[in-house]
Amino acid sequence: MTAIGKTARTQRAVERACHEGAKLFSEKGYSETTTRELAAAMDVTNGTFYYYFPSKEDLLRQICEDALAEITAAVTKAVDGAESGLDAVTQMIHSHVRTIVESRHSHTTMLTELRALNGEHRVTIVAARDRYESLVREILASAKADGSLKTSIELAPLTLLLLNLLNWTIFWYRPNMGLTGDEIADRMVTLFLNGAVNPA
Amino acid sequence: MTAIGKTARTQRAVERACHEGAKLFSEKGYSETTTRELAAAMDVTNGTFYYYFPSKEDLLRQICEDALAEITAAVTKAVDGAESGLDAVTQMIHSHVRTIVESRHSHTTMLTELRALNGEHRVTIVAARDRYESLVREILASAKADGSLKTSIELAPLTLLLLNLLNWTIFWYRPNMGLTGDEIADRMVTLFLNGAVNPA
DNA sequence: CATGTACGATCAAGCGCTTGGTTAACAAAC
DNA sequence: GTTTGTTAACCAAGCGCTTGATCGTACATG
Repeated sequence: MTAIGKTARTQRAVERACHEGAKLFSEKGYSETTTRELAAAMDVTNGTFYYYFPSKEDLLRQICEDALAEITAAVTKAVDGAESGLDAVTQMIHSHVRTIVESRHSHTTMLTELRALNGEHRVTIVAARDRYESLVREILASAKADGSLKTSIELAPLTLLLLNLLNWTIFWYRPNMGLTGDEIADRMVTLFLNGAVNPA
Repeated sequence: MTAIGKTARTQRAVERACHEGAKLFSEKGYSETTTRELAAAMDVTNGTFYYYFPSKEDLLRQICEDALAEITAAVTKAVDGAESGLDAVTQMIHSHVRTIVESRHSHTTMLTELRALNGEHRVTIVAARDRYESLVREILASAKADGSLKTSIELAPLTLLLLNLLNWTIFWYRPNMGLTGDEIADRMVTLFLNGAVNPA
């Protein structure tokens, strides 16, 4: 239990902590970020941070949990209305990329700072992440099953390679680089489905 | 100045520091690794580490520098004997993946802990990394120029997507997972060149 | 309407501990 | 006997987290 979710004010403070925390953690790293910096970004002193969170690590857990819930919900909804296996794959790629670039701080934190979590915290998040990756794998399995995708690349490596293609984006994407998440996703879909070789 | 590269013994100690440092940094993170842990892995005390390195950050710089020199040399050599643009792309993918999985600790460190470097150190490494990415871009540019690769994906995004596909591997590859670097690279080549769609 | 009070929220200060880095003295090695 | 290598002990700074006191506001009481 993350303490004291009573008043609306408290809820706003917790949200603010998650927002500023994700920003700092993704830019500087979890352990390079001090609770005093974090508190300063929230316009309070560091004692106040501990009024809302039992520990710095608990804030990290909260950020990771929220990020995984967000992307799981987004992709689940996106493939829900898909008309074919190939359509589902396309929708998944768009939904995944749109989510991680629009909430890039929290997703960068979740993807790169997970190892700072210990014990129960870590187990919980790793389990949620495994569940999300299973979702991706099942979408690819369906597309293979209906004959859309070739069988020459086995399911497990294919899933890993797709996640490679999608996730490394967090390291170079910037909001003002002149390419939206959907424009990036378009190119990923073309590449993932048809490859880069000139068909002519 | 990295001190005293005089004797063979000194050189061995420096190599040991790089080896153990890359292992610890890639597994626990740079700032979660203490100089005492590092020294213990070298079977000395932390004072001795400072006999060989002026600072902890300097060890990180050394590891990153070596990793970039290694992969740049490997890929340069691999594409040197290529007979076509397509062949060069294939050789590059194999060479890149083989290098990062065989020296995964140092390459993971270089790819994920770079932000811990400050000032001059950082500038130097970022420049070397940019040079390597230019090399990859030029290999793709040649393959586009000779008509091997389609033009519908622009050069810059295509380069980024290829690096996505290659680099995220560091997060899941383990030596005993039953898939060698070359086997992974084979699947990447298939996917990158021809895509995952069933041609039938 | 004024006033007492209870409570959520905040702060300044600081505690105990760890960190990167230093140093004086000493041991091997050539 | 000087150079090269190693150590134990140490330091200043910074860390996560705690604490006792205080502020501000909502509201019951007189």
